[in-house]
Amino acid sequence: MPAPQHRQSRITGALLRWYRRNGRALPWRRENDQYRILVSEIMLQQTQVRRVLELYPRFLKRFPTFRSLANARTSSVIRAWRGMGYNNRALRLQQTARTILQQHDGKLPGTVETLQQLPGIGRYTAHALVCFVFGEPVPVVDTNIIRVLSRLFPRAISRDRSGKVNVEAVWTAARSILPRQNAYRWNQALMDLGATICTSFNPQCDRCPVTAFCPSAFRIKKRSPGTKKVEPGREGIPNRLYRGKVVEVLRNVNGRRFLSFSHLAKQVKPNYGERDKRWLRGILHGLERDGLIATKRRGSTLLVSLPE
DNA sequence: GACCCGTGGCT
DNA sequence: TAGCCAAGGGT
Repeated sequence: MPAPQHRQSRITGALLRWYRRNGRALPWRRENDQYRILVSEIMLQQTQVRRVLELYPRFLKRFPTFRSLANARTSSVIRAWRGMGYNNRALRLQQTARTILQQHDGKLPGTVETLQQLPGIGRYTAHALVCFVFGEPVPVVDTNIIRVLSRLFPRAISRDRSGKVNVEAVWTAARSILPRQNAYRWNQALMDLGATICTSFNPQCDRCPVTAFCPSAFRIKKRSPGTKKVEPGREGIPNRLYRGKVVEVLRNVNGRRFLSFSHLAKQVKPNYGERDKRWLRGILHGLERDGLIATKRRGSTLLVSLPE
């Protein structure tokens, strides 16, 4: 292992060189439009690049600006989000667009603190925007970078008894190693390495540009048993999948028409029965509370649709 | 801090 | 194949 004082610059140099030749050509890179970068960051939250590549252009064509998104019906935004998952993100993205127009003169705030007050923008996304939109040398820590840095710096980044990494230590390490002159490319390079080489399962250490500096190289243990968490659900299917199904069914209802509870129930759960009624009402109540659906009564029947 | 929030590909 | 995993955030 090289001398410690040279190790960091050797690592950054090697990874930046690798990125120059092997970085992925993603449409939101080299993008100047801050709205388009924001949309990409929201879409990429817990969502694989491949899926975003498919749906990103379609969404931008439908909503090309902050204003077009802010002025749109929420139902049309939810429809444009089809296939992305985590539909709450679509609601928060629209709300953020509205807040930016109403309170920030139509422009994205330039500080982590202010960005993080917008709905759907947390610590990671706020830092990502400050770096990727405004070009400032701030670190970024996402699931890829947690994995890469915890493998490169296992002594500085501790783990608890169950093997979970100390995320705060990752932020400190990321801030420490960040090359200020190449912050944008460095952060992108770290994420590309994590996504393509330093993967969670079966990492390709023989193709990694920083194996010589990595104490974990060729020593990644296969993940231990793991405790499968049991999600609340119905007949073994988690409730959130039913939530997604409800929204998907309503997407396919024409215009602003409502669907009756019984029609919806049969499409959401093929073997729907009277015993499921209370449960499904709970699902709908949760969706309405989140703002993902709207309901009204006509006589004794409940009518459901996407929100205005 | 634990739990919840979609979707689909991969091993 | 059943569980893991993916550019996180809100409550």
